[in-house]
Amino acid sequence: MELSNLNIEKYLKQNGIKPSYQRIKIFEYLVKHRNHPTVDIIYQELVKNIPTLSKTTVYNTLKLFLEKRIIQLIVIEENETRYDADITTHAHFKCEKCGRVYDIRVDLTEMKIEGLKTFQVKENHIYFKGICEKCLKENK
Amino acid sequence: MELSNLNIEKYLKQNGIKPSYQRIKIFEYLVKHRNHPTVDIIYQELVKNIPTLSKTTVYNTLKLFLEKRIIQLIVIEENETRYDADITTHAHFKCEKCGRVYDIRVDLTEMKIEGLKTFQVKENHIYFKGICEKCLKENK
DNA sequence: AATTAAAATGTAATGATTATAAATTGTCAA
DNA sequence: TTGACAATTTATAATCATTACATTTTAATT
Ligand SMILES: [Mn+2]
Ligand SMILES: [Mn+2]
Ligand SMILES: [Zn+2]
Ligand SMILES: [Zn+2]
Repeated sequence: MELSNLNIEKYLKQNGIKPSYQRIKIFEYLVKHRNHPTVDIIYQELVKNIPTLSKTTVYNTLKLFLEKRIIQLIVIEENETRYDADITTHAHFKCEKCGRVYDIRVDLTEMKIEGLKTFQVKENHIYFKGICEKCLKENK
Repeated sequence: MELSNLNIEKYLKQNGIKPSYQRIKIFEYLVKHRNHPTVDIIYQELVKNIPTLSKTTVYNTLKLFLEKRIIQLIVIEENETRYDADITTHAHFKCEKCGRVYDIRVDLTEMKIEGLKTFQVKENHIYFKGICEKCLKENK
């Protein structure tokens, strides 16, 4: 199922999450923007339309989504936790100029790693840092 | 030059770092243990022999080492920053049972990533999570 | 409508990191 | 050798993201 045309209420239910108004809006934000936001970004954007929203609710909800495995955590910088509703295997690129986090499609099937044979791998994470195309063009 | 048989004082000087007693001991800790420690681990271990050591010094020193690019930052969990004196390209595996962070040798040369062509990549980071061999054996 | 459980909220506490200022140490010319 | 200056270390306070806790609100059930 594509994230973009998803019945969010149904999707939350399917994953054992009661679809409250706040939960729907938070998940909807992740799906619609796909910008790998921090808690603060989500809160600042949603509180415009939900004035009673509490940042604690955003924290609680994201923690619940993580437990139910419908989002993933992205940690690139220390003290900057981001969230992603795309739970397929993909890498990220963070631009050190503009701060944007891009999705990067990688093929991991070919990557056989000798040193991991005896380990039980549950998650893999790949990310890059540098300067994005947009910023490279602007600084010319 | 192998990290293991390194003249630390010389190495720091070569990289534009005045080799104070604290700086030597902190770098020596990283090289000798290769355990990807947190600031707190470094501090707790060294303060045994350097009772006057301040945690601020550990923070300041690691920041300096990072600026001079003789160590790298490892961020796997949120709110758990680790440090590594091995600055060659390699991946990490963190065991969710015992918490150890292992070095994993990967060959990145074969990994050509379509989506990065137009970006200027300065750093790449790969890490895995799961259960390590040692813990798998113990829980049988 | 009353009861109960679940969810959201507001506020306080925690803990890692950073900022700041004072103390200590190292350098070097007089 | 001493005194002055700079670099480094230290102690303490401030910051900020996250978590804990208690209260209020909302939803579900009888
Ligand atoms: Mn993504
Ligand atoms: Mn390593
Ligand atoms: Zn950019
Ligand atoms: Zn283990």
